Amino acid sequence: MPKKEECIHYVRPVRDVLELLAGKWKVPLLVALAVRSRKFNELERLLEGITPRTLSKELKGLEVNELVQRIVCATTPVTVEYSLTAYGDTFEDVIATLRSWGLTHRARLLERTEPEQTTFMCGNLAE
Amino acid sequence: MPKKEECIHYVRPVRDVLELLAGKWKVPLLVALAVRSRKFNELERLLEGITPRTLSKELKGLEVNELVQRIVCATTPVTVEYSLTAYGDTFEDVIATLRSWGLTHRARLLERTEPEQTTFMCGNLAE
DNA sequence: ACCGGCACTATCCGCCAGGATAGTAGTATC
DNA sequence: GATACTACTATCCTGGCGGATAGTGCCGGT
Repeated sequence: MPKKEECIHYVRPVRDVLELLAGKWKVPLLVALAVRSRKFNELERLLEGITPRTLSKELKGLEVNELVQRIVCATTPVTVEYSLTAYGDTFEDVIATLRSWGLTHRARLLERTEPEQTTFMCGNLAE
Repeated sequence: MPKKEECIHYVRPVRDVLELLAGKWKVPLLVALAVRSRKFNELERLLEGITPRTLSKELKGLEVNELVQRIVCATTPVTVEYSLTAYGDTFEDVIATLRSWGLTHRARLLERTEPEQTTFMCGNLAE
């Protein structure tokens, strides 16, 4: 029978990662940067619907966690390049794990569903 | 250069899994049920701070996604046992992956930090 | 001098997850 | 008949995430 302390220690690092990925845009952002480095405006256009305010915040969060690096290029005008760090690359493996399980899960739910019923508590399967 | 459609298809299953784990209590709940099956009240006491309203909702969500099964026992009074399904067990592997990466990440951040500064954008390291 | 592009920051606001509190229904025990 | 236990449901309310909109500072082109 595990003690309360142990449970907390077990759950905490899991929550750390989930907080890292929390919000609408973290995953799209990491995926976009996994392909290649991008400028601020480029990301703004790529992730259509994101506001500069949100983009800025998300990038800063990922930077603090050392998944993303911000490099100012001495061009005229000055541009800023965002890219994954080597460490950020290791995180892509975690995302790949999530994606892999997510794919089979989606297939599983669709299999057990009549075509006309596509809305679940887990989100909209039709999306 | 990947097209927009492909990007959406890439990100969607990842978000599916994150939605599955969204909220304060899903992970503690799954961990508690991974140890053994539990009754409603038992979970209410175990996850201290959770309200019955929230517990009920979270359990229903996990049930719809077939990670958890609800079994009514014909005792007096009637009790209800919640437990992980075999499928739910496979999901524990995903949580283990998150936990593993989260542990090294936490260690990494603590390493690069003066002891007095414990609050990060990624959450509170001191917790 | 003006316009436009880049990289943001500042303010305000609406929505909703989840907390607080209370209530329901069935049974059993005192 | 009052209280207690199990397993919930119902209502109200608040904090915070993120959207909408606007503004800043710098530079280069015409």
